[in-house]
Amino acid sequence: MSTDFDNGITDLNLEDIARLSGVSRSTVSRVVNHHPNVSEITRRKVLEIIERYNFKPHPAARALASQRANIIGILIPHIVSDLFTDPFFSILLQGITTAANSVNYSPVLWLTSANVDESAFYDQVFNDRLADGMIVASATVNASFIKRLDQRGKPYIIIGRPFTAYEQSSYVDSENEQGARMMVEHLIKQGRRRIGMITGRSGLTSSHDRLQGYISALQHADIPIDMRLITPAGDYSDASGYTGMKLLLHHRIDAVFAANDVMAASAMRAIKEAGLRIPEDIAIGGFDDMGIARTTEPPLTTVQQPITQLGDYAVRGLIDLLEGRVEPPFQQMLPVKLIVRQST
Amino acid sequence: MSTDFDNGITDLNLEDIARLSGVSRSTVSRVVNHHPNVSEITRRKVLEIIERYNFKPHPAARALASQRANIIGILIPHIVSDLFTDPFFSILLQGITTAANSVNYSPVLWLTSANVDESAFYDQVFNDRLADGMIVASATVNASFIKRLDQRGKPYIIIGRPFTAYEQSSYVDSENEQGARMMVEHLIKQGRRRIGMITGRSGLTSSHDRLQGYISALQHADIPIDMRLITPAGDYSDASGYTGMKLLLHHRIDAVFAANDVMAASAMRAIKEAGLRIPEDIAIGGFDDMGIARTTEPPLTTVQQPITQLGDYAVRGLIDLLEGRVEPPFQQMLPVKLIVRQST
DNA sequence: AATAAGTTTGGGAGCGCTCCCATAAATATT
DNA sequence: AATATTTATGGGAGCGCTCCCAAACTTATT
Repeated sequence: MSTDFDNGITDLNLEDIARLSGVSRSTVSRVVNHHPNVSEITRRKVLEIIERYNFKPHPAARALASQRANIIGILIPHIVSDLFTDPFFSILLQGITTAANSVNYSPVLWLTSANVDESAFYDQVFNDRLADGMIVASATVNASFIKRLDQRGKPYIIIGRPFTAYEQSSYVDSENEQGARMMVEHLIKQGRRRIGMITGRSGLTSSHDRLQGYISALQHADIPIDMRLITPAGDYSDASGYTGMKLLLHHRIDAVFAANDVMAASAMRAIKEAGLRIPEDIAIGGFDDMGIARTTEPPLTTVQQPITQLGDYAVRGLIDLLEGRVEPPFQQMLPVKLIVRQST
Repeated sequence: MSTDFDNGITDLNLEDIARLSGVSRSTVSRVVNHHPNVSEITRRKVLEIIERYNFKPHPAARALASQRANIIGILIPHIVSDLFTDPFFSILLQGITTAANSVNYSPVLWLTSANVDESAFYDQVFNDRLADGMIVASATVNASFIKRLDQRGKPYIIIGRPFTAYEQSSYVDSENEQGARMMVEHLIKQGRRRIGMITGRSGLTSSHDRLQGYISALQHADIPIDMRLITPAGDYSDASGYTGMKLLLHHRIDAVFAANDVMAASAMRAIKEAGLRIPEDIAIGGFDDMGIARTTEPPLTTVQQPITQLGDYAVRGLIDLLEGRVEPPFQQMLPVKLIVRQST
């Protein structure tokens, strides 16, 4: 028992606090865990000692006794480059960690790395006994992935609706299709007819859904789908937005919808380099509404997606699952919003 | 004890494995922890059972008994925007988590968030009892920060040499000053004389050191320092590189050194928009050598910094500290390398 | 006033490991 | 062959909590 109680954490335990406040270990435990049935006088007395010594219960002891570690795993099973070129994951990570902290959970991070054996990595992830539950960011997950997640026997939530078995799995996602449709409908309303699309990384439901929204908006407006106006190789990266736009410029288009803001910004560069004006010659819309959308020239019309909230809902949903307040599957779609700026 | 031992983790414990392999709990523990003094026959027998049932020791129990959780905290005390515009932190995070995984440590993440009370956040961080040690990414740390880190009573390593008290603190850092000097010397050798600099975020030793390298290279070449050629408000962001370059274009310069690649890339945009050629009219150098440096037009000459290794050394250093193999302060400077491409 | 019901408190057992010490078995030394 | 030394194994105690049950104390009910 350290005497240095002015600052830092001490190595006191429940028993010490109990002795110091003249009650039993059990009572201190009740106070710490906000259990009812502790008299107000006792509670205050104990709380005072706890505060004075800055006592925090030992997490490992608590985890062992309660079989709950208050730890959530965050798995970002994404290829490296995406993580770096698209701020989406950084913002998401921020949202998740903040939400976790606010409910006293610690987030442990799993990131794949290019030069590491993938199967060994996933063995590590799926055999992990530390985390009470898992948040899987990005739905490149397939059936066998979900199977292993299930076998782990602990709750999980996927950010982004998975393609397979999504009826049974828990996820939070943005209304990607609806957002894309809103954007393209907006372009149509502005009188645009030859509207191109720069797609996101294939294999992600977000890409799929945004493309779907684009298609359905055109169909509703009786504009025929021209496959040449849909770039095949977009992947949400800066580079793919630029080269995608270069390709689209070969066909005379009057508008383009990029599946995220990063690609929209680099597409704008390509448009300008071709000597065309935005929005006069080509209108352009993005998706995400991240910081970059406000600094482009002109500012970018985009679909606002609540990335931070995605993390927030994932954490809250996971903990509800963990504490048995809800039954899986937990599924939540978050609304998106069209933000009209000067690029359309 | 679950019978589902074909896949997933089971809820077996040491005692169960001991019974199944006909030895005692202690012996299994020795096998699991690679202790000597276990006969080869016994070891194999136990290992076979462990594998068959895919047994993993319960981390909380282990942590409680050994008082070591095998968890390291990663603190990124950075304002939000930086984290998103500069891939540096993403790459670093990747390096840290990969290194941690490889030595069976779990990284828990602490990220500050704009809309969260900062002092409450740091109270949480510094009172954390879970992590055995801490890696602090980015040296915006000041004396009081380091004091609280010390009071926590557990090892820590700072990534980036701190300004204050750096003689006593443990850190890993890149040779920023030397790298910057190499770059500017290279520009001088190419015959450039009016060399501008777009600085990094003030308050970071990396910015300070890179500026210092720029100054010392000029001084060694007897080129007077012109304060007008040093942008005051760079902060490593895309936007600040662009506006910084716009300012520098008012003075006739023949080269510019940007404190990171992100700013160099946006500075290149500004140069092109002004109708100037790279490198004929203005040569430009960056710092970091991230992916972007290879995709700019022309490809960017830059100083390669081993970001992933920074994380790697931090983890290894921290664990050496943790296991008492080295005494603090642990200090390590990593070499950088000039990569000449076509922008100079 | 006697009993019933509710509230507050304490103590034991147990979570699944590690680590120490004692003992048993194998090997070396005289 | 008897003893000393090394190597291998088992069991107890303990890490710091939670959770259950029993006991003590209050308050309500008749």
